[in-house]
Amino acid sequence: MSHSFLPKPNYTESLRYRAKRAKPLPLFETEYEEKLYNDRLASLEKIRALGTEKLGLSPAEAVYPNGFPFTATLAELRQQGEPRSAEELEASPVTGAVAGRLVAIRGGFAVLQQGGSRLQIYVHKDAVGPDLMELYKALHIGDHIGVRGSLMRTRTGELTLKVQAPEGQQALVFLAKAMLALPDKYHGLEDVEQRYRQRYVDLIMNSGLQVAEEGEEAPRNVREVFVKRAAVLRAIRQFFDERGYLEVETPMLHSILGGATARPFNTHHNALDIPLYLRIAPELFLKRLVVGGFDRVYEINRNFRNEGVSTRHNPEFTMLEFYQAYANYHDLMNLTEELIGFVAEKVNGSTLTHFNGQEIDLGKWTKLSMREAILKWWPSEAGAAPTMEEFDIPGKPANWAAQLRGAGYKFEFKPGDSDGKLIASVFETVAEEHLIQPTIIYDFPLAVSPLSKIKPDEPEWTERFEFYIGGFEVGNAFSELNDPADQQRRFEDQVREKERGDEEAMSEVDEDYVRALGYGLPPTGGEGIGIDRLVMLLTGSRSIRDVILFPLMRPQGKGKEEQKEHGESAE
RNA sequence: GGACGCGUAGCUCAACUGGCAGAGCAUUCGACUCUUAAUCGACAGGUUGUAGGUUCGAUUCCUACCGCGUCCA
Repeated sequence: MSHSFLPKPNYTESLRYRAKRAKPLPLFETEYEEKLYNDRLASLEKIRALGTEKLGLSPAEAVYPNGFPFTATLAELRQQGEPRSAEELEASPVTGAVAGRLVAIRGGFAVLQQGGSRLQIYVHKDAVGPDLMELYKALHIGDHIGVRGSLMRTRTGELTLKVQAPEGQQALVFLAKAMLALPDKYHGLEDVEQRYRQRYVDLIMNSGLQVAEEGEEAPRNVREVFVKRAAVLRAIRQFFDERGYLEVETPMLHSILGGATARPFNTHHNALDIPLYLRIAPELFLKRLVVGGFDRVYEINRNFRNEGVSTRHNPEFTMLEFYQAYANYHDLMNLTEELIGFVAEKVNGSTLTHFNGQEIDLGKWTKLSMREAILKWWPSEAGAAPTMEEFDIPGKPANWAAQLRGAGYKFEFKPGDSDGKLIASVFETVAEEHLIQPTIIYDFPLAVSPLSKIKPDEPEWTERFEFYIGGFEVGNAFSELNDPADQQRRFEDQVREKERGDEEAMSEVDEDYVRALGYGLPPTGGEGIGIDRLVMLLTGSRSIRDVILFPLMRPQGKGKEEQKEHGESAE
């Protein structure tokens, strides 16, 4: 492409015109902010003039070039130079061309940041000449540049790229302007809201590369959290691929909700004119695949639940689900321990992790039945603890609920709640917060487990377990119910619960799923694991928003009123 | 949904019991040019989240709203 198509004299005019006309960056909340932007515009103009008049560049090349042929990443160049002393670098120079973002300027010294690494560069007039020195002076923190030169060590020994190009090459190349000022270079970006809303700034500023103060804890490293998140997904895929599981993708848009109990997001398909839901779980589709003969399947994908936002809940979250034919929940317990240990080793090189001020060993597990857990953690101030036998006595769980409420525990229950439902609530109330070290809680009441197989010897209990780490639920697994008639009845029970006012219960019988079971689901174990929560544990992140790149936030500049006015579904 | 807390310059933070809204970084201009949060000098930068109220006077007290956080549901 020739650059001559660009009307040279008007280029800057057009830039300015576009800036003015379109107000291309609708971000000026104050005049001062706009002034800062205009300063950068002036700097860009200076760089353009310099490039076209002194460096022989076209206007486009001068201000927004289309690339830079770097020879090494900053990390790679660093690696080459690190083992060499000042003398060695002088005797046999290590040269290279690197690109990056300017994050500090100290006289002739500046710091480039790229790919999670930093490298100091040194620009001196004698080495680069007056024109490039002028270009250097027009740069701002935040700009992207490319530089060519050779490594040296400063007086204090810091590895530094001395900018100096071989004949015929430009030593310092302007690559892109930061038109907006970066946050304080020392304190970085602290504002939690802004860190989530403008994750790109968070990633620039909180990449663990800040100067660490002596005795201070390590600087926040948002970049590393998400690098680790990718490593978690990679490790999970490796684990299952090695065991003969097939990774599959099932629908995100469901016409019948199922596989979990939760409030959905509603949407609509125009061409078919039918209501659809964003899926709350992939479960029923994955089991259809096991019916179809994929004996081992797994899926890692998003689920959507139209519920509150908290440090442990985001409306869209990532779930791993896997199913294994001819396995039961005991097999899955072993697999779970293996999986979590494997992932921890892969990601952190250790099963030890630190979360919420606690050291957790993801390689050491304990198992308790739900009933045992209730007995174990029953609070003495709530009066006489339940006994094992009482779990079989109808009406007892309601007494326990009343006891807990009397002792000041918040405990919601409606008259008519089944004993099984109350038992599950009692468990959550008394035990959940204590489950810091990896703990498998097994055998769940039938009433809260509409998709699980009952225990052969205890018809009111199911072969189901959840595992807890750090005080919250991370995964949920069971021997899958495969009797179509029983499944039909349990769906109908759910629909009745729904009609009774339980908003989370399933609202419709998934007849096709019952039909699939009719063709024969082999005995199967299935499990779901919340990936975000697992990443929280492995990275020591206190909030789920710290492990989701763009967590859900209320849109800015729109108050509730305004949203109601313009919203499609104002209720 | 409830309780508590926070919101001050582009960023990070001050401002005593209600009494002239301040500093560092970044920006602009200048000096310096082996610096390490570079340094030195100068200039500039504010709807104290929004709207009301109390008061001679409100960043500060009160009310409502907006946004965020923590805990609970």
